[in-house]
Amino acid sequence: MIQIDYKDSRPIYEQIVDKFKTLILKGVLSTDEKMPSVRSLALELAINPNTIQKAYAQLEREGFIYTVKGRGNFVAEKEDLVMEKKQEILEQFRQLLIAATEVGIPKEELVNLVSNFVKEQ
Amino acid sequence: MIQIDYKDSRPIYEQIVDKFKTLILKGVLSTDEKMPSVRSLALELAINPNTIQKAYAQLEREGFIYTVKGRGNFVAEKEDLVMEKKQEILEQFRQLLIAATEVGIPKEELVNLVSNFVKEQ
DNA sequence: TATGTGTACTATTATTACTAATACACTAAG
DNA sequence: CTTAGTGTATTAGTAATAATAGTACACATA
Repeated sequence: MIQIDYKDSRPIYEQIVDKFKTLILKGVLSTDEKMPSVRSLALELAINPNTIQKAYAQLEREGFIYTVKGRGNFVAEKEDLVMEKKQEILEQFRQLLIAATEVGIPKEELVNLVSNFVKEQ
Repeated sequence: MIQIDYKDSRPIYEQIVDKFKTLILKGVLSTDEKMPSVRSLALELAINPNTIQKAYAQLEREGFIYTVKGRGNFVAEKEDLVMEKKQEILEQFRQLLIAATEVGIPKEELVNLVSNFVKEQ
């Protein structure tokens, strides 16, 4: 299911993270499906379990999977993922609005920018 | 004018960059004023000229100073700095708007967010 | 042409990131 | 309550990167 490319300069754990993100977003892995265990995947890829652990920890931080101690890792709901992403973007939006007024970009300009963008779409 | 804090864990060049940013933004150093030469400041701080060079290169990249080969480094115009910052923010704003629609945040929500923000200020 | 300036290249050192080895802790099933 | 399967924490070794320094080059101007 997962393969490491040693010609790829990116760290192993990062490759694993990206592969699983794709599998989850494409729906190849479905909600609540069990992920391969840390040990079994480590064995399969002939690498250390801690490297898998690092990848899974990141996937969990980013909301792609959830962990149940002693039971395993499972695919999270796509809906939750999208919600989380939305929250992130809205927060960035707020931060940027604050930064914009701090440098003295007039409010009208911001309003115009958004409404123009909306019209274009 | 500039002092290195060896208890500070940040790299030397970064400390120098930040000190000069503050001095420039506060107006202690005024437009077109000559910066200390790479060598003289290196001598004063008892560090390698290349470390100063690295700091100056970054200040130039960020628009705080401009360089004339063989003559020295000089303080840039504050106005230019603000303009540049504005451009950056507007670009981020555009990127964020695109990202927002990609995750399916409705346009109305974006418009509301901005107009509410404008009212609050 | 001499002196002061920035710059490029290389080497060394320090710091951080990555991976691995090992031991611990939780869960469920027999 | 023991065993097999699971995630987790701690530590150590190695690899990669960032920071700094040494040195030599190139440009500007008096």
